[in-house]
Amino acid sequence: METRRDVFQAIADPTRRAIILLLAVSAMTPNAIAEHFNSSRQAISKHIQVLTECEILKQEQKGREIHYHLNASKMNEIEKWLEQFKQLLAKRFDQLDDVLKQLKSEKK
Amino acid sequence: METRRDVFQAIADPTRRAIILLLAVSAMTPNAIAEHFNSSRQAISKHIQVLTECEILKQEQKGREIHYHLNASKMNEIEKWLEQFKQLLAKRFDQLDDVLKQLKSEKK
DNA sequence: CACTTGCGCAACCAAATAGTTGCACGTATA
DNA sequence: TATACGTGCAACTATTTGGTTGCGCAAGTG
Repeated sequence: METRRDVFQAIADPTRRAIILLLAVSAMTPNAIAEHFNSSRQAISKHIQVLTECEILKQEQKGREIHYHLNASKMNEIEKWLEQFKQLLAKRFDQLDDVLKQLKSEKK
Repeated sequence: METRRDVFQAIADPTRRAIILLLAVSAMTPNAIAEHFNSSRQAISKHIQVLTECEILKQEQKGREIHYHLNASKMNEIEKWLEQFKQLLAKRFDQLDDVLKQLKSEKK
């Protein structure tokens, strides 16, 4: 539970993905979040902890309540990787394009 | 090892993400893939198995070799979720916008 | 036909994960 | 001040993970 976490591991769990979507709409207290799920308060609390550890969530103490809100910028890491993936893929098709062009010119 | 897998779990592991990027460039045999890592052939083989289970990879038998290649469309699921996330976020800002507008008009 | 090569698969293992229960400790409220 | 809330945190458990070793088997090669 205290290993090096990253965003990818964070979103691996469906409950955590749901929490992220929930907090994308508005900040919430742990109890408020937990109400949206069937799991116990503590189970949700653990997920929140995981998300906080990898800085997807930030706390804000308000009296005895703690409001968790999203650090949306962290999600860029996922997008960045996805972009990298798409670039490689595109490059592959470019190369395929080259090959096809070459075949065509050889045909002449 | 045989639970219901999804793309998000698949990309949670850094080695698997690397394999995906590798195969984005070109299809490969398990041995060829393994050569790019320090892990053993079997360890990589397991990762390949995971990726195949959630249909990110597809096999193609060629003689005694098996070529694994990407089913790039599976990656859309990630993008789809990310899109959903961004939409919720945008909506939130729209609402914030509304609030600001309202404040402005009340000021008048 | 022996022999090597490429691979999957089963059995094991240590570590991590998701969840549970129970408690501690400030912050509000009667 | 006594009590009820909101929450974190520690301990314990079952399950899953990522990895290792070793085997088997089909496809090629001498």
